[in-house]
Amino acid sequence: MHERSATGGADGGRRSRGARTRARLLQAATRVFAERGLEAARVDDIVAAARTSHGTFYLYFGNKEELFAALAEEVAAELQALADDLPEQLVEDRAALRAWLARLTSTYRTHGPVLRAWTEAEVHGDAFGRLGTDLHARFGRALLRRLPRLDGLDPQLTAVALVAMIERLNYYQLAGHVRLRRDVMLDALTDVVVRMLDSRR
Amino acid sequence: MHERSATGGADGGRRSRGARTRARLLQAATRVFAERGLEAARVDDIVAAARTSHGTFYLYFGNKEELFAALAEEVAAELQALADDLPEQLVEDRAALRAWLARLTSTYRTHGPVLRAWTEAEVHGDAFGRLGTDLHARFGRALLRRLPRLDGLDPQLTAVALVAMIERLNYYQLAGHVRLRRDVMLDALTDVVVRMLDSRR
Amino acid sequence: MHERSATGGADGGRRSRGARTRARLLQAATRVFAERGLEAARVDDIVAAARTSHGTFYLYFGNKEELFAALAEEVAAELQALADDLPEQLVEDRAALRAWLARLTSTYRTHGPVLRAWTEAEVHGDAFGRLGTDLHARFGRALLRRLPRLDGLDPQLTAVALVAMIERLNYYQLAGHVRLRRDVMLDALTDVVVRMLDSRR
Amino acid sequence: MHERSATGGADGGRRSRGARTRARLLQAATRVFAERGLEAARVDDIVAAARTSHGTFYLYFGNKEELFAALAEEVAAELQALADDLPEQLVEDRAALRAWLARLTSTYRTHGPVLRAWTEAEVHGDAFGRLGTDLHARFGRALLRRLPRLDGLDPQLTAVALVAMIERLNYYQLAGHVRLRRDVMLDALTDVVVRMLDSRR
DNA sequence: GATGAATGAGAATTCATTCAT
DNA sequence: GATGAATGAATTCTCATTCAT
Repeated sequence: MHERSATGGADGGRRSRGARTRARLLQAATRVFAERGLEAARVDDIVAAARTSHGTFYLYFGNKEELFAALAEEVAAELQALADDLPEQLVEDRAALRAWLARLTSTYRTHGPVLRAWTEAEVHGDAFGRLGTDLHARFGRALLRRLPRLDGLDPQLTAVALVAMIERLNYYQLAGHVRLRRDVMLDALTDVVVRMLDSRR
Repeated sequence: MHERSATGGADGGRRSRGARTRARLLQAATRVFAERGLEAARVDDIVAAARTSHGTFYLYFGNKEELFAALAEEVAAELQALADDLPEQLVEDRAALRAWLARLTSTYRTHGPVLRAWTEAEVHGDAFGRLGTDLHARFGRALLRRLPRLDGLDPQLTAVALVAMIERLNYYQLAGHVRLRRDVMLDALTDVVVRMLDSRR
Repeated sequence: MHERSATGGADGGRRSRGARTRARLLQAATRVFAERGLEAARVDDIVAAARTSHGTFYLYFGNKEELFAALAEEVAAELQALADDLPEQLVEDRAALRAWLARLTSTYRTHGPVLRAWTEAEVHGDAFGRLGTDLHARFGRALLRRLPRLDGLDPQLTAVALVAMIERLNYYQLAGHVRLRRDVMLDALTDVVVRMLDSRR
Repeated sequence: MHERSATGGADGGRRSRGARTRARLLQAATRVFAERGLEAARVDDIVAAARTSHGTFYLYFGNKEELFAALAEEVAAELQALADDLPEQLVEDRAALRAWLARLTSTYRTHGPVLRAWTEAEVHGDAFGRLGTDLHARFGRALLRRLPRLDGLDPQLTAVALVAMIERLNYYQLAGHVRLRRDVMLDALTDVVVRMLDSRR
């Protein structure tokens, strides 16, 4: 099917008409998912937002889920790259840890609508649920590998707990449940992670 | 409307016919929500599971959401009581903290299906979203009040982060994303909380 | 079935319990028909207004229509008696004509709710439609018999037209489409009828 | 929404597919309302009569009432134009009056089904009730303006009474309560109106 | 006589998806 | 490539009527 990049917009209208239509649909869907949520979003809303027609929608995507998959996979790729880039030294290099958390936060902010919709899918327990679980696991494993010897702490659970905390805090921020200044949150989060992992204290 | 108690289950069939039917619907809905999720659950599924009719359903609940509200409010009450019972001394009295975490975990396990559906509603951003946010805030405030002086840690964020961690970990356990033995998880979680809050170290 | 008078209330509680319940249902139905209309009135509304139960309703009436029939027949009887009492001399005895019109107006006012519901049934074209048409015809024939020789006017149509006018004007008054003082309306209506029929002018 | 003209019928199939479908629905609804009445008519009946589907119905109309509104407004426009065209000289120019009554009768005949349904709506007291009352008032005012000085007759009531008579007589004819030859009815009606208004007699 | 819980056949409405143009 | 009218299965909700107590 149509697998050209849908959002890499730097080719200023050079893409074929089809590619542009597809991209317009993806962008529109992002907006609609953000406003209505995944389940409540109607194909009708999406094609209206994209100023195109039902027929066109099905020209590019087999159904709503398939469109969402295209969106989600982009974000997943970004998050996986992020997981792999977790600094080797978490405690020793606070600056690197903070920078990494900043990247993560940016990603959450940029892809907020998709991530929120994803959380919804996750609850439904379908394909995206699994994708989400995999991502979590990947984050957990990346963290686990960098974890210093922790006197008495179960490393697996610690990793999971940290991921949960980081991920949820970003999610709350995204959903508007908490409203913290970006730098305050980053400082504090860095503190918390370091505090938990620094066995020298 | 018919608002008799639906769960006071210890009266073995003594309740009036109506009360029993209502309770049957609540139980059936719990099962269906667990299996299908809140959004995907059909009134049809619920009445089939309760071995009753559509008409009867609407005799007791205005719609699916209202039924879920009845379910959710029970759980909310329990969780709020729990928030209020958080031990005064978190670091000094490990045993009390662990016991409290155990209670929380039990609640999560007992009301798993409802909580999972709740998370779903939360994403949709409707009334339960707010109820959930309130609950979170309550947990956060309770924790904040018990927090020892933390050298350099932002207390508010620490509280939120801890709640996020505890809550999510329980949720993961519930959703099957992680599978940890109950006592291992409790020990580890206690460790993590104490470690974060213990300023004597 | 139960054919005792339902509204002749002067026997102060002497009626059997059943008769009282039946009367309560009839009164309640009158109120509900007035508020909601015939079609929109629910058995539920009626039994609520009568402070009784669904089961009881069907103890006394086979269905909603049957109850309405009981109500309508009382009014029909009154209107038929009225038709038969039309004064012999319409033009010569203005006072008698005015008195008769006053009786008709009173009847409309007293049985307003039922008559309004009746008009509704009439449109639906069911049994009451026929009953209503019969009544109209009876009024028309009564009028026709008293009509003086009218130079050049078709007597049948004149009678029908007069009935239509009288009936409609009362209906408008009832429905609130026009709001005229009772005596003004009676005087004017008397004038109009006399003017139309007085061939001496 | 789809608001293209639905009745401009002289373009024999030139209209777009949508416009034709919409027109088919309107025609079908007219038939169904005539047969079953407004309240009893089912969307199902209408789409069956129009040989289309439920989905299509809701593509063009929000619901049954909205469809009826479209129908009723056409007729209302015609009746309002008629009210405005009432001849200036009612008594002096019998021929003009008769012609006007003929037009009114034709309108009633042409739009019979809609008018009958309208009467039903009027009883229910909803939006069409008001529209109908307005129309009546308009007829009344038009008549009032043309009314000659009437020795002793209340002009307002006379106008209302005449409108009631004319309107009802046409309605009876339509509903089949009376069955008069068209020219006989027109002659008689003209006679009655002139007789009532002619002060020279 | 009276009750009110239970029923289930309908009715309205929505929305993903198809397909002729 | 694009369109948008048409579809109909799926779903929610209502309400007259029955019936066990």
